[in-house]
Amino acid sequence: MAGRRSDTRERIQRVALDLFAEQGYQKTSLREIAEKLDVTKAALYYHFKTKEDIISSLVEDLAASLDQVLEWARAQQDPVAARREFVCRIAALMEGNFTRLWLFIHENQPTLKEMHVSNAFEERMKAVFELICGGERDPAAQLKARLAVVALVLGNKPQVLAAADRSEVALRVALELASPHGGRAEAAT
Amino acid sequence: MAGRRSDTRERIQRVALDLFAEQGYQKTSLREIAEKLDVTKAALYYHFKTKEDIISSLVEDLAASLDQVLEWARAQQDPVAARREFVCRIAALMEGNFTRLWLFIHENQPTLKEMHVSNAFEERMKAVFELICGGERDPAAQLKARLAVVALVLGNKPQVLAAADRSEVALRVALELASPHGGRAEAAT
DNA sequence: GTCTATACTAAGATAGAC
DNA sequence: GTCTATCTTAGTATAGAC
Repeated sequence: MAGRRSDTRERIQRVALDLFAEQGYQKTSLREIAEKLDVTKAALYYHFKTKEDIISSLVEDLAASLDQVLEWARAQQDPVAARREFVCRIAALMEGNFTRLWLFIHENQPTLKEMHVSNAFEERMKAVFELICGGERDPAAQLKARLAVVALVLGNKPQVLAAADRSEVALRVALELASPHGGRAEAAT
Repeated sequence: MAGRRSDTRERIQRVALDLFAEQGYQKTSLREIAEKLDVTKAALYYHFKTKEDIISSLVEDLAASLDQVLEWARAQQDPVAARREFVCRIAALMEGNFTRLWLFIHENQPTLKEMHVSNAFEERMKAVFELICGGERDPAAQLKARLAVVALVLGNKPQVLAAADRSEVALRVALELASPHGGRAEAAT
């Protein structure tokens, strides 16, 4: 088959995310990834120092995209007015190639926790939560900000939302949770 | 040290959950558990057939408790009226010994997915979601039902909610998400 | 019934040849 | 840039002591 090639790194990333999303990070062995690419385990180690490095590289890509949205949000004059659009941009980041990665991150937090890139990503997510709840100190608002992101992640999962327009439904729910008076209908003691 | 004893099974469960919650399921080796209990790996295999069996047994305990709440809910004449109390009872299940287990289940779904007990537990959770959203077919309501449970799980996590009264805050948010008109303030297109 | 000693397979990881 | 060979440790399994 094709001898030495130079796109192996990208191919590893793609195949690895396929397998990780499909059968879990731990259940996926490097041998499996290597076989699917028709190379040996050792070849993987040329491109990535460790197994965790493979997924680290993916998370880094997402973090870079997150930074762009974060940068945009910080440049807005009126943060409160921009909140809604901010949530929409986060939602847009969940569609396309990043969908499975978001879900993977959400469902494998303990795995990521031990990784170098984890702290950097967690920092960004904290910034996201802060922006969504507009820096409110109300604990309920902070919790809702996190739930807004969870809504977007879960909403994009077919097993959770069967509807074809699930991403729109998810966005609607996320926006409700993010709005200053979001879901304050009753039970206010 | 103490020779043959008969509470080893419970001690394994306790220590294992300690370590799993602390450093993740995969990062925790049986050798580690065994050393902490001052026995050999093989001793663990007398009490549990596999590593997964250890956590399966814990999930089964929780499932049994869930069944009680589910049974109570189904016995109610007016399911709609009982919804609020139902959520409170689920919340009560998250305090005490089960707190870490809930969080573990929430954060290690891919790990659990491959386990025998997983299906049984998932079934129960589906029933819980159904009861919370009152069988509504509105996708948004179904998503919110799931988010209500997530609110309870995340709300009990100190890293998420620093407030001392976090379980109350979490319950309040969960009740909002579970209420029929929960969080329907705007953005209804 | 409870546990230890021992061994097997497969995984992640490394060194060095080509 | 990739392979072969090798190492360490993990999960697993069994035989047998007490």
